Amino acid sequence: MHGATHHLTALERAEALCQTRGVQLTPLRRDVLRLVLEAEAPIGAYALLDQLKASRPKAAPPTVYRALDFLLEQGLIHRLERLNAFMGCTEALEGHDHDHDHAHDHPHQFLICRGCGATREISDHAVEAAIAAAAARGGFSAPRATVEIEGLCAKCGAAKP
Amino acid sequence: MHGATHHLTALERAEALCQTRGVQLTPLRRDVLRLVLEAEAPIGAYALLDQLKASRPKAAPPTVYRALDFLLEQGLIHRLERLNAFMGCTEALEGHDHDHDHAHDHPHQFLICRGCGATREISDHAVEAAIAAAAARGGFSAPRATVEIEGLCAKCGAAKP
DNA sequence: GTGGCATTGTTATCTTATAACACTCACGAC
DNA sequence: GTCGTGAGTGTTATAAGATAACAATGCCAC
Ligand SMILES: [Zn+2]
Ligand SMILES: [Zn+2]
Ligand SMILES: [Zn+2]
Ligand SMILES: [Zn+2]
Repeated sequence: MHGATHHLTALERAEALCQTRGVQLTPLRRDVLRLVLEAEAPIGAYALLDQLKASRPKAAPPTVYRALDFLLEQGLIHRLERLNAFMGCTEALEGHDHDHDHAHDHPHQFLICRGCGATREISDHAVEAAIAAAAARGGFSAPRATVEIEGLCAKCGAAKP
Repeated sequence: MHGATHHLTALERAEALCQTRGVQLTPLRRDVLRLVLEAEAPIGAYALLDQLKASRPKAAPPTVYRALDFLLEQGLIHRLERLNAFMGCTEALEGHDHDHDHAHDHPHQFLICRGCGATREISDHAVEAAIAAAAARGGFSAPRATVEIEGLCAKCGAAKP
């Protein structure tokens, strides 16, 4: 299936990124990242832990949370606040030839389908600009925004109405 | 102090809104709403519970969560996903003469200061429009967005840089 | 080798949220 | 009257998400 090469590529990208930055994508962190990428939708820490235990019986909550913290710091994954779940960063791992330093913390938004749970990361400049303007108007500086848009994806929207 | 009349007014608005809708703002729900409004920043469910116990020793987690669920459904409060906390809805309770039906679920965004925790609700049409456009471009319909903008408020931005 | 430093293991605990069931009370049907 | 019925609340227990604290390992520099 195409997912395999897709994930391999993403993991290789992650590896390269970490080497460039002089940080270690250890086997544990790599495994957690792989599990996040293999999930079809954002996945919670304890679901990850369950799966991780298959190959690492010693895993405990701190095991997975520390790996997730690392991946978040490196911008390899994002956290979905509404879902208490995590997903891979499209920008960092499916690279559209962007500046890699940028991937550390780039403006992004999520489209979450309330029908099937499918979630997509986007990076909409108009949204980002409007938010920056609104923050400035409110006297806020150095804004970083959590934007999670919940609706029906094309597939679910066509099936239901 | 002016806070007292401010809160009284907000509670009276809530009362009127509930009567119009044929739902009950019971003493318990009213107490929880009052505590949310009295807090200077978004407040968590268990902090509310602690304060609620002062007047209602029998209160337990479901007590406060059920009241919060009601207040959320009626649009009298909002939930801040990043903080796991709640605050009063400026639009519904400090009424700018908007349509009251609108208050049930209106577009809104939050400005959260990472310095002092002060949080402000805004309703920025440009942000809302940009989000609606981005969602449509992604094939998503009926979008409702969680927008939480974290930065430094004017006070904290002036003190630190 | 010894002293840091990063990583992982291990145990315990904390915070946030919900499930499940019992009880009361108000209201209308009969 | 009394018998549902339903909304609201009380009560107990548990699920789900996250972190604190300390020990053990492995690696590299000196
Ligand atoms: Zn991303
Ligand atoms: Zn869908
Ligand atoms: Zn509001
Ligand atoms: Zn501030």
